[in-house]
Amino acid sequence: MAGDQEGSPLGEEEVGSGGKSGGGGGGPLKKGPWTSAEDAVLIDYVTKHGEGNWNAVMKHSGLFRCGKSCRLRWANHLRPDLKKGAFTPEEEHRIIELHARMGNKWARMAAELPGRTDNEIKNYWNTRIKRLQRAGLPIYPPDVSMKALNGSQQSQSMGSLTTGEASQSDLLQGNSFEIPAVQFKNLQNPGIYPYPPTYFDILPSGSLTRNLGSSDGQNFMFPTMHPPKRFRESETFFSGFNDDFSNAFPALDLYDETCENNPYDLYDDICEKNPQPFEWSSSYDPDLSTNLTSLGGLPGSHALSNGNFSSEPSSGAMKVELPSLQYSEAQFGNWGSLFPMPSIESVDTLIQSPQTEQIQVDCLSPSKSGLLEAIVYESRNLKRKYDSCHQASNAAVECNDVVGNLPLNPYEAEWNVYGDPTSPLGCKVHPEPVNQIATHYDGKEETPNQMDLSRPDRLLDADWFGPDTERGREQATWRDALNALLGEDINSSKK
DNA sequence: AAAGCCTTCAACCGCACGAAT
DNA sequence: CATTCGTGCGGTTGAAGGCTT
Repeated sequence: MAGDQEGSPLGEEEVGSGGKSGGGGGGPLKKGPWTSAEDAVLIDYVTKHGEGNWNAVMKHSGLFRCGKSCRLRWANHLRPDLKKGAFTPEEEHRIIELHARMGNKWARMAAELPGRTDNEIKNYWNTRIKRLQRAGLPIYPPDVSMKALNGSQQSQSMGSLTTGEASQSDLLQGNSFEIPAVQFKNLQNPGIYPYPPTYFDILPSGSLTRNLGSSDGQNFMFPTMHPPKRFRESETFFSGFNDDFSNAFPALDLYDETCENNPYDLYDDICEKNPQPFEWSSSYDPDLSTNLTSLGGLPGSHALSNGNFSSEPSSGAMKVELPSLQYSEAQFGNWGSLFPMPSIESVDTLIQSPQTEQIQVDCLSPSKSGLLEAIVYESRNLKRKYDSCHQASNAAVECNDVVGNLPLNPYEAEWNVYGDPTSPLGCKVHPEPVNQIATHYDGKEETPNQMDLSRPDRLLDADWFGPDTERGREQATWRDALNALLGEDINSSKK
């Protein structure tokens, strides 16, 4: 059968003007969609000769397709072990997990999804990304973030890796996580958002608005966003995450009736009912160690600190592969809230080239040492003070004594320069010029925003900025006072 | 009903890498 | 050691079909 068709597949409906793969045999190579006749020829050939040596297919089968084309056709469509049809919710969940771990490693992901091809996964992901992007939804659901977090913490504490899992460094280098903490911006309509009031209450009233309002119309998430169309995906997306999601956002339960337990339906609903975009942003979180991550942020992720995830391979240059960031909603939120939103096309540039401005979120993420917990604890105390003050007066000015009397405020100077913090406490979003390079004592150069802010010891290390610089001195002061406060030497916690 | 827009997905392209020569 | 070849990977493109107006 296939033999009969040798030569014919090329047939009448010829050919593109030849790829560069240069046509061996005789005659131009056919391009474009495969015909069933061509498929039959290829199947017959592979059945007889097996896979591989794809360039020989053309010679021996009469198929005027280059080897690459044959391989692709076989691998993506003709292989007998291929699974056809749409991804199941389980597969979708798996893809999301895998992408969180691997980034755009489609082939590796395909290897873990039997019957699925890299092309299929890639297309699925890109489609999905576009959808989520349009809707301003996080690329990774919270539970995936949590899983990754748990995995990384576990691997860290155990000093070993879960079998088959990317190492922590892989995760970091792969820029796997880009989910900024979530916060809806529109405080005027809190009821419409699924987030618990606590996520809003923690901000001094008006401070967010103030900050966002200063961004010349770019403070909203989707300056150019059209009302999102329905998410077809929402029917399956998150299907496996509802529990986690609800845990993260208990108030979602209130909306379950209308959203049928699908938070993405809720988002959709929100978008349709209230076209005002919401915002992703990092916010001060009194329960930093839990809520932050449950909101999708990841400790150790620079996404928290930068709205970016600066890959920092320990040595050598590395191609910055930020699948998540390439499409990161952070651009709509964290960045978009304070700065002109970068175009999607420019994100790569944004990542790879020094930025003139960048948000730095001084959220210290749960760390490996106990130091951070101590800081968080202190922050909570301070936050309580602030809250009581704020509730009493609702006037930020009157809280100044609380804020101003913080035992230490390493960024006070910066806030003086850049404006009011969005929070009186530890987690503040503020722009900071990062185009200057700080040289660490070990000679490594990093911009301040590239510092691993998940390591308070590093954050507080005056040497990062040089002992003679203003910030270095500030940090030295901060460090010393923290030492006193915590009764331990921060540096002693460093390895 | 038709035109325009959008989404999906198959296929192509360029590049990288390892093996063979 | 340099070159060629085969293969794999990831990004991009364009056609087809669906959807909206």
